Amino acid sequence: MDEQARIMQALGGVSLAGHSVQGGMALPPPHGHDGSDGDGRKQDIGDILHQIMTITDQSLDEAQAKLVHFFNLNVNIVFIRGAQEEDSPDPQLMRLDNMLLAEGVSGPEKGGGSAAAAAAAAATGSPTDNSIEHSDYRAKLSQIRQIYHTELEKYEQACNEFTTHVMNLLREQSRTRPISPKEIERMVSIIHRKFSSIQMQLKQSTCEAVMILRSRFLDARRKRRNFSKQATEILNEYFYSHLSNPYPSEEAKEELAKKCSITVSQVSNWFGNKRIRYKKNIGKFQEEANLYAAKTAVTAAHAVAAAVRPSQTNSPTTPNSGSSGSFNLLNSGDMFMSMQNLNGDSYQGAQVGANVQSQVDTLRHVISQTAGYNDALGGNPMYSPHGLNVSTVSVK
DNA sequence: CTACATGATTCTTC
DNA sequence: GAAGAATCATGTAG
Repeated sequence: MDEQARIMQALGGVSLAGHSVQGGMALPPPHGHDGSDGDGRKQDIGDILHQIMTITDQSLDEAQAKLVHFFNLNVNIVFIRGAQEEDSPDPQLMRLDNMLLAEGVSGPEKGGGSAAAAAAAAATGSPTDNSIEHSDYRAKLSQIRQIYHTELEKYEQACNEFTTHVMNLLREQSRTRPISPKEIERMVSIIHRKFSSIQMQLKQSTCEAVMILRSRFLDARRKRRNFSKQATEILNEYFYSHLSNPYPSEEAKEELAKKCSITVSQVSNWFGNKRIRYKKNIGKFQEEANLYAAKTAVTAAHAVAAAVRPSQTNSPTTPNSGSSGSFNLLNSGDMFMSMQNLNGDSYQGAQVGANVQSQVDTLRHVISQTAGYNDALGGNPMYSPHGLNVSTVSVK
């Protein structure tokens, strides 16, 4: 504090105007700022930070201009405020450094920060394949990175120039009054401390910007989009045609994901949600179930008919077709029962079997609707899959 | 603006 | 580790 007062006196009139860091560098009146500056500064920083945060919606130029302004302001303010700020604790600086490194902002170029993006995506569990959004994210991150490095470099340069400037001044003054080398040294160290504190603010702001960018781009929850109608239809078709065992295998999930242009984990989510919501309120889904059951029943009939005939074509509505029959439901006893009951003939080909199995559920549902087999839990195949006899049904 | 739908996340249980 | 359950946060229809 004392030191700062002295340096301010010693440097009276010194400014960085003319350096690469320009504008706003002229020192305001030295007094009357101690109390108010904290708030005012916060306000300013808050404002500008907010503007920085909107970087995603802005051009690089605008964003950079704002960053530059922001950091200029900090240079100015830090000198005004003096040394009242305690020296920043090293751990904090280390934390910031580590974070910037991890985010790919500082340190070696990481191919546009893809590693950080991927890590972030993994951390939030969000899919890593929305390449469009991620490339957008990388672009923004690299903007931040660029601005950060530009400013960092500027500060280092400004710090050196400023130090030289001060030393020259002191040397000049040493003609009129005695100035010990130790005093000069102390001044220099104060200047360096000030500049490191500015750097820290730069790092902090960059961290915040990255965090916000991250949350904006990678927090899947925020980015929730309803699936396309087509995708929902495909998923529903599968769900309702496998009501007795709506647990698609990994292969089935992959296939569904491919068909719906979503990720496997999204398929898992969808089925998780669907199962629980269906179970919670079967009545509400009855209509939907009917719809899809009827829909798939037609396909089922066709497929079965086709399967009985020598010419074989897989139903397009059975994602497991052709996947060597590895579905879970192959293990379900009721399915085998169903198959045996269903035919009278023998459906033995694995693919045909898979088709028929998935369609049996659909048929069951139709039956349940038309034959009064729909008493909530008790009547739903999902919860009492073993009590159903489909042998009376003709599929043709 | 509100209520409901829906995709995602988190925590718990097995 | 997968599934269930609860919850969050956003999208959307009215």
